[in-house]
Amino acid sequence: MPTIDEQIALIERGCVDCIARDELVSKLQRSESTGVPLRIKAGFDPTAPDLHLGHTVLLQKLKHFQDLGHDIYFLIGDFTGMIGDPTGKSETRKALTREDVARNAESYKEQVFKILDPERTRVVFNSEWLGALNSFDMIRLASELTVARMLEREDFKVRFREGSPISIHEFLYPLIQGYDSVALEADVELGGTDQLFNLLMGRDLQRSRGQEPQVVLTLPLLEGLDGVNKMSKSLGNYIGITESANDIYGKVLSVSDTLMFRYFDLLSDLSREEIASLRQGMESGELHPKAVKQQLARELTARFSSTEEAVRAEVNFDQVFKKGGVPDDLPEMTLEAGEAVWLPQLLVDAELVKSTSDGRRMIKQNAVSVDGEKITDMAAKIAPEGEVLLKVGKLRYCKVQFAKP
RNA sequence: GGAGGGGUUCCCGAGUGGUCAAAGGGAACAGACUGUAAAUCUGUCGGCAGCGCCUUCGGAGGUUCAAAUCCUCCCCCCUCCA
Repeated sequence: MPTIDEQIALIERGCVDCIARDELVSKLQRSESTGVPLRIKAGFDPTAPDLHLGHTVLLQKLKHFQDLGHDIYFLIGDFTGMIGDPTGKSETRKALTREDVARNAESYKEQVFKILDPERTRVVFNSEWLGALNSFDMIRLASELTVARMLEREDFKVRFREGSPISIHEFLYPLIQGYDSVALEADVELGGTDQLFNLLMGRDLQRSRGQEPQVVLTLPLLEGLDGVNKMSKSLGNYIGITESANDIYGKVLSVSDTLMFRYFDLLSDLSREEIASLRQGMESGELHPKAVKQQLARELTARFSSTEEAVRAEVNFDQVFKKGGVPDDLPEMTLEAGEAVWLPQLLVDAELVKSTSDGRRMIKQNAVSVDGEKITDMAAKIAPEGEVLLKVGKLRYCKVQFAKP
């Protein structure tokens, strides 16, 4: 068993905030002497569970706690999901049915256990205790804090100042999330830096209810592929952990050089020293940036598939982009053979462009090829026989088979 | 409850009767250059078998030869006062 200092070092690595470090120390000490594991809480959205690299920053940290013998409470916010997290973009969320939630939860487990140990992970739903609160309880809860306190939250402050709408129910969100900590008697809660306010709310409520307040740890938000916004499903700038090896590899390699080191810092298992030496090597010109990026791509691809698949993805990548070849897993589709097809229409049918106008534009811009031949004639027709390889731009491929009707 | 301001194409944002499929910026996409990096340059960016037609400016009606622009009703947002 590592010493408390070593444990703290592991836990703090990569964290942005660690609220009440000395409380963490005493919790760890107590756990060690009593043999009672700490209760570590982290909350997740109940919606479509496509976990991406951004989530793994947090999951890896949970794994650290797990490795130190503590229990993870993987909380699925099926109740809070109905409110909709007011953090960031507010999009109205459609209510999820019980079945949806159950299905999503299964899918979560499948993905999460790629990183966490199922034995030491408890999946819990906050509807379990929140659904039991009545209006009276809710109002009592609401009485425990003030509007001024709410407006301390950056997000609310800004929106209030700008005159953007803030719904009353949004104030309930942090409150309820905090109540989750009370219900779970959490010792530690983890979240992204944008969650700081919500996490601290848990401390407040625990204290006002006579519990020992939880320690709050925040982790950096991972930027998405655009390098600006945080990685998220809705922005489409993510790398999902269930994506194919080819996709993960390709996406990592298309990341900018600056972002690459951010990913190294937050995602790689390499030590700080190793990362620093890579950076140095690159700056001195000894290492080609692409080679460094390839190393990262290999590591991350292998983490979610296997070393062999990562190697294969690298070979495939070079084949496609260096030699202008074709990926080994290109999408296929079968269409019924009829009359000769107008190319823009065929591109629409193959879902490579969204309209024939779009298809015409692509042809005009010299972006379309059929069986490797650039097509420049917008009126081109394709004979509907055998197999045709369509390509739009660098990334969009489709192999179309024509079937006799 | 009262007074005022506002809702424009993915986003921000111009546009107050025809010259508006709607300025400008951002994002995105394509091409060149590369390392599928960055930066840069060029082009595209509602739909249609395209020099024309069709559908868009919160919603529904109306005025007009002509409406994003004017009128009526409705929905939504914001500010101030109470």
